[in-house]
Amino acid sequence: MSGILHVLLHMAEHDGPVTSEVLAKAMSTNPVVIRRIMAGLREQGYVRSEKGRGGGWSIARRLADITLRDIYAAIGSPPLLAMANRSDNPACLVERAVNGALGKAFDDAEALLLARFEEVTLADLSADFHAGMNKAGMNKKDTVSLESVHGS
Amino acid sequence: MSGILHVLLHMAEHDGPVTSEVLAKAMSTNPVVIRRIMAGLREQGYVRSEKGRGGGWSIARRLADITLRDIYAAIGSPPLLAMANRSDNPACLVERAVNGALGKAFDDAEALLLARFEEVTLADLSADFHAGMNKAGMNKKDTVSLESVHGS
DNA sequence: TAAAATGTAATATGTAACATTACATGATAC
DNA sequence: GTATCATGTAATGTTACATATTACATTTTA
Repeated sequence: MSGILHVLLHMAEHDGPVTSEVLAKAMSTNPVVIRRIMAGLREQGYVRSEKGRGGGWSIARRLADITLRDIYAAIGSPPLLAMANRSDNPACLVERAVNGALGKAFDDAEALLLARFEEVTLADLSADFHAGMNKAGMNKKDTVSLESVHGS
Repeated sequence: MSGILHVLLHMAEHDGPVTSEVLAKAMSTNPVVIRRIMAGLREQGYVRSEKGRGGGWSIARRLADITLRDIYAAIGSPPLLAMANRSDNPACLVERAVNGALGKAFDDAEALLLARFEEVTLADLSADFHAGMNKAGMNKKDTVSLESVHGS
């Protein structure tokens, strides 16, 4: 997820489509991996792809209209918590007691995370980014190309 | 963690030491796995082991004096969240913005979980278990042996 | 038509969690 | 004192899963 947000923000900073190859270099992964992830986001309408020369990926909505929760859902709502609250043997009363206590705590933590995700849009992240850029003494002339930040 | 709590409660219900072999069957795993985990808990003083005939594992403290957080710490405080908030390239301002937003949410969720862990003792879980047993119409005569609940 | 890009299936690789084997050590019963 | 039962632990094997790669088809534009 962190990686996907990373890529999306880079796309937002870039005029025109960005190729899978360039995005892959920024995340130090393979272009095919990018295409697979983006294909899912495209189906939900968050990004768009263009083939052929001059093609690539671009964002299909306004940044303020995409929340972190949207992205989370778009990538299939993967598990947020590491310790699976397994209920191997629901007939075992000991296990039921354990599941009851842990389950509530885990559910609450998950709900907290999702609520936070809902509060934050890509526009917020973009604003944070630009604030950081000002703080670093850069201005708009300093091209924020993927290459300049992530190396060739 | 859920598995360890499971084993500890079973030990608590059992008079006298329980062997690794029996515990392993209850968790459908290998006795050596049990020994490795329990060895860690023993170093922290939560359980004790006895060798030789009639030996096995037993709980070394009162249940009310062991919180879920104690157990969590005793097993090495493994990661609670599934999505690692990776900071591959802290020089990248985009990544910093993403880490900032996600990191806060993750930290808060983690803190919530730990706080909950601290509130619950093994005695609480044991009480839940006995409550469930009453509800199921059992009484103390119904032996709560590992075998009866988990199969041979 | 050549080159550049995505689309996607099939396969490979890395790796972390878990399981197993094998053998050593200590404790108890007879 | 020896046979048996139990833990202690190192070394190794297995599985599952996420990620990466290859290969080739398709679409688009110059």
